[in-house]
Amino acid sequence: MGKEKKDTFRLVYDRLYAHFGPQGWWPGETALEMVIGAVLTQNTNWVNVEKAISNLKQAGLLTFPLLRTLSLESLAEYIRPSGYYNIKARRLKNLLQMIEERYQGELELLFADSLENSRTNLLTVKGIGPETADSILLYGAGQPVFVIDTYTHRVFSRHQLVPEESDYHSLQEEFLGSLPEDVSLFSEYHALIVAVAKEFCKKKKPRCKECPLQGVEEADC
DNA sequence: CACCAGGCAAGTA
DNA sequence: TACTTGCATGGT
Repeated sequence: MGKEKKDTFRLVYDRLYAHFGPQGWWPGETALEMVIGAVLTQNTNWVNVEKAISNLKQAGLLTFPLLRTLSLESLAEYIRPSGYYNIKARRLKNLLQMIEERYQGELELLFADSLENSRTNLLTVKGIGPETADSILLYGAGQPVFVIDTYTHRVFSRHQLVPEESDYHSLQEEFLGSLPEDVSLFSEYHALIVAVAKEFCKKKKPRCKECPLQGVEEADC
């Protein structure tokens, strides 16, 4: 890993931060809301996730024990606006069950566990894949992991900063090898990649001319 | 109208 | 192993 690549990954961050500013993902919410949001936002617009969480909040159901006693069907109805509500209700139940069994139903115990253990335990849950697990670890537990998503792959491969065929793990290794271990940096960076992808690096109609990453590594998107 | 959104698991060959 | 498909509401 050359010094130049490190500089490039840092340059991309600086450009994005200068253009978009801090994104403040998952600010000032409870740990439980953060974890629920991580599951509900799978392939889903955040606005719809907020509606689903709002439904649970207004019903006074945003506590661990209440969610555990809630029936699968009832939970599905509350989270309906977030889409895929049947499968996501099951996924939330699976996650709550793992936390019950391995962490006495205490999210803070999950967050306090080692990165190795907590990541492994999250990934054993059916419905929690690498992105959801890493989101919970970074934004919930404050662990220095870099969250990869489809946007990360699209933006960085289009700019030829990573190979097109890179998978989740290899992309994550690139970021971890190119940046200092800093939770705030990782948190903002991931959110900034989402921001630039949504505005300038769309799948159908990219706006490369106006993109703040224009000229990085001699490649347009 | 078509397309997309802060994925993941199961099915197929 | 390497693709493909199902899951589903709501915004642009």
